[in-house]
Amino acid sequence: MSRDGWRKKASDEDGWGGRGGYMAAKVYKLEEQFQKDAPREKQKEGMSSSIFSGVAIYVNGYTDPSADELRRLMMLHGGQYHVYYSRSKTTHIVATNLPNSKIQELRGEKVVRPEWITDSIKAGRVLPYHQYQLYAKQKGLSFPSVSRQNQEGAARSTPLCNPRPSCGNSSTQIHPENHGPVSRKNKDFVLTNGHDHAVNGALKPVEVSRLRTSSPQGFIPVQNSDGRRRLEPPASSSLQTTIHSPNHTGRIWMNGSNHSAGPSHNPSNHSGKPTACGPDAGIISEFFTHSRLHHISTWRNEFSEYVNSLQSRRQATGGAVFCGKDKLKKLLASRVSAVSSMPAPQVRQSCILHVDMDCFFVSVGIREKAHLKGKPVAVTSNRGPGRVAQRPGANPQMEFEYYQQKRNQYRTAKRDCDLEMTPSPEDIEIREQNRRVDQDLASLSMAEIASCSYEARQAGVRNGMFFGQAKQLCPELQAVPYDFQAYKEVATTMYETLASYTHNIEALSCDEALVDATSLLAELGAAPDELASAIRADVKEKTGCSASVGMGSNILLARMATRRAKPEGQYLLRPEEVDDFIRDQPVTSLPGVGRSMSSKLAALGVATCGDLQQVSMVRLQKEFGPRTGQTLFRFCRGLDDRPVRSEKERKSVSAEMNYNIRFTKEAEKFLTNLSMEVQKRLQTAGLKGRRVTLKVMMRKPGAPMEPAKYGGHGICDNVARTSALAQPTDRWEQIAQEATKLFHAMKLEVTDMRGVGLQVQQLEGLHTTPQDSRRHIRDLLLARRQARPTNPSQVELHPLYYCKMIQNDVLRYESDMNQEVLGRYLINYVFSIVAYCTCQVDHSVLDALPAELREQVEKSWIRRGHLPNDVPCPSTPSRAPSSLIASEPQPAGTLVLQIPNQHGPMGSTGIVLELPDFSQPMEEDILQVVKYCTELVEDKDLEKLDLVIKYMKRLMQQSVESVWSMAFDFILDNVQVVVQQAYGSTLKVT
DNA sequence: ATCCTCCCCTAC
DNA sequence: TAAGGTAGGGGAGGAT
Repeated sequence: MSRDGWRKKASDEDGWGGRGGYMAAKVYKLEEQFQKDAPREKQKEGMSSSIFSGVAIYVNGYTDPSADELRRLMMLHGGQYHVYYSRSKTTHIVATNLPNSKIQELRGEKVVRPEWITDSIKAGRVLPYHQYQLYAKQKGLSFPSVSRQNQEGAARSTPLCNPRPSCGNSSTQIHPENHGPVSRKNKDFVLTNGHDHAVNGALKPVEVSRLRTSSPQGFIPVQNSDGRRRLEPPASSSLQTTIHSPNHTGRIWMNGSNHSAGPSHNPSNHSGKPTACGPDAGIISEFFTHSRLHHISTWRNEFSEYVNSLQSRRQATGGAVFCGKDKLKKLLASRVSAVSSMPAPQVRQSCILHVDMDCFFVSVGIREKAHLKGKPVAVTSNRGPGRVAQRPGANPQMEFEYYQQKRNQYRTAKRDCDLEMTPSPEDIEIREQNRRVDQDLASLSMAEIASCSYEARQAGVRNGMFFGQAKQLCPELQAVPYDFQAYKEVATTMYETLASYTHNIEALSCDEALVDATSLLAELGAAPDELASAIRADVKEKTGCSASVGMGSNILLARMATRRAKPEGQYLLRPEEVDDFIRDQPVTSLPGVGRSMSSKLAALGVATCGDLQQVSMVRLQKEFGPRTGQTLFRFCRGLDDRPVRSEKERKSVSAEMNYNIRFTKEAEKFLTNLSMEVQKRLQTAGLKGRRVTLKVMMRKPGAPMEPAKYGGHGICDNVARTSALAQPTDRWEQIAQEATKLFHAMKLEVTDMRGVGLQVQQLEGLHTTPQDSRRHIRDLLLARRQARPTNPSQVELHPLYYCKMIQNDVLRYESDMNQEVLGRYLINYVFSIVAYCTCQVDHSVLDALPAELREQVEKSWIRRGHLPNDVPCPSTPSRAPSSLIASEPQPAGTLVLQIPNQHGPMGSTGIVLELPDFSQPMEEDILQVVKYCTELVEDKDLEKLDLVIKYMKRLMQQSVESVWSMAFDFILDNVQVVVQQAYGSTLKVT
């Protein structure tokens, strides 16, 4: 049916299979032709660029402009055109109308509309592709945004809260009661046709405070007894209601670790009374309360959630108030009337703002300390003179040398950082050089500087530096203590300020955010600088702290512009400046280029982006891998098509502590307490996970017993182990049990432990979403497959359910053979399931099958009974044979099913059913249905489509399992998109 | 090839 | 004293 390149490549009997064969030669030839033609085209045209350098497109199907024209455009502008799709080489697929059935073949690929190319050329640079995506995020199941709203609205038991940004002096706040856990989002599936602007919603602001700051996540500003403001979480949340803390009458911390609530916090929720809140429970929370890194991470999460909630709220309520925007609009209007001429509407190109607070912790810390302004200041936990007593057992020199060597590992020939390594003469020299300074350093404070003022930076002080060392560089350096609550308040205000302009925000950290201002500027007819000024003035006024803003046509450029903007400034990096600007930038200024990569690059003689531009893509990919290589290639030219992501999905939840870990034997207890911490975080996020990873830092053999830094972990090796759970959990008991098992399996010397971490992955939401449902089913199947004595009633629902569907379907098979696809899907599914459950298959399942099928199954059992066990089925069934359907010539894991009275392509041969890969059975089968429906639309057979939809609706929505209802929603939404495209309106489903 | 798993690296 | 957390991206290499 389809003759597309990737389809061809996907199957094997089509001439693509033989690599290096005819097709390969042809592809090569075509590419060569393209490269040859390109310069000629460029010359002919006279107007060209290289904006598409690093971009290779493949055009699928009919497009406007035509594939030929797109090919010509790519030639003119430095890109590549692939006549055949190559998963590894093609960077973008261009299509106007993509059948949904292809979604599954396009995982992770960028599929864009042709306007991406034409608009980019108009703009003179590559625009972010996300606005042109045919479907956003083609990974896995994709859901139209509309459907998400519906699902979320329906699934939510509590009303959605309305986060109104604080505007001017009047503060608004969320009803505490309304604050439920922000439910987990489905994967993005947004038909991103530019940015839609929300209409004003009829939401009633709730006045709860006169204070300037309201807060995300329902934190309420309250007055402390000492008169200081702080943020408190709301009184109720379904997840936290059982956390009792005597220190807080009736109030529950959203994030206990954020606050010095004392050791009494007990995360054991519905799991009964605490059994393990021994001394290290206190140690853990004590540590987290004081850890800046912990806070930074937590806040990043919270602000991401806040931005997520802006999205879902707008969707749920249909509108939002943008008072910052309105204010700016008025300002601009007065400006325009004064000049009495509208600014000429220009071609809009995308504009990203990177908003970054200036030395955040410091500026918050000295807001009310006038005497420290303009002075070298550092935020650190150390407040003393910067000297400490030398501790016994430590060998700082050894440590410093080790780290230095590690840093240089690529500069010299690559070698192992072995502690026992014989030092080379060069090393000895370095050692001599360092001896004196090391001895000094050892007696200096090793408290890290979290943030330092620009005055301190001038003296050479840097973030992350030890305080003692910094004090030597800059004796007048003033230490300022942490004030985590204040940071959070300021950050909250910053986010609310941004949200008062637009919701196209991506949270990068507590003090840093991206704003996609493209549509906002277009709407206001404003220049980027005007918006940046307004935002900066707002932030400064509301927080007393300054922010800098970098602007550029993509994220990369915006971030680089910020470096020039700082401090307390703004900078718009114009497209025409990019080349000159970026050439001299150090490679370390590129995102993703850190210590390791920069030293690797240094070994290649690359220090600046200009240097990096001289390295070929092939070389970079060889050196750094395909993905990283390409990214480097593009970044050093200022090219970046990452979208501003307003919605992010969390993939893991973890807690670790690599400080002050010294055990004698109580390691298990610590694991238990850490599990409780993880439980708390999981529950706060409303997530459960099915994989647990234990990470332990062990003192490296030969390293000093006592590290140079007090409480530090010193030189360590990492050890980690992961294990899968039978079902997802958010309970500390299970996490602890698993962690303890892993821990014992590691057989570690407890006294050498220097750090412990617990991570939970493969998350799913508390309210199962459709994409999670496949895991849900998988759980049931795997549970059965492992032949644990599980409760059979748990499993029965699905086979029975499918049998019912099959029964209906087989009836239709007889009357309408074109329904075969749907039928195939259903049959495929039921047999897959029955095959896996077959060990203990219940007669009721069998009985529910249509007669012919049942007969066939039984026959096959008899035949199969003679075959050795070639179906994954650990338990020996007492009565049932090992597999469902026999087919001796088929490889294991393949079932052959004869469908009676079949016509058409598969009729006489039977249907080959592959046992689904359990990572994706649900997804693919549902996509099959979508595909089938799409074909009906393409065939203009709306009558049949209508019947099928209604049929499915009846079947799926009557199920007690909400999964099915949601599966139906998904199918419907996808179909509606196609119908909309084809007919300009949608199906009415009653 | 492609997927999965186990790391390392990076960023704040 | 000091509070070296946490999440995501992606490469390497093995399983399929």
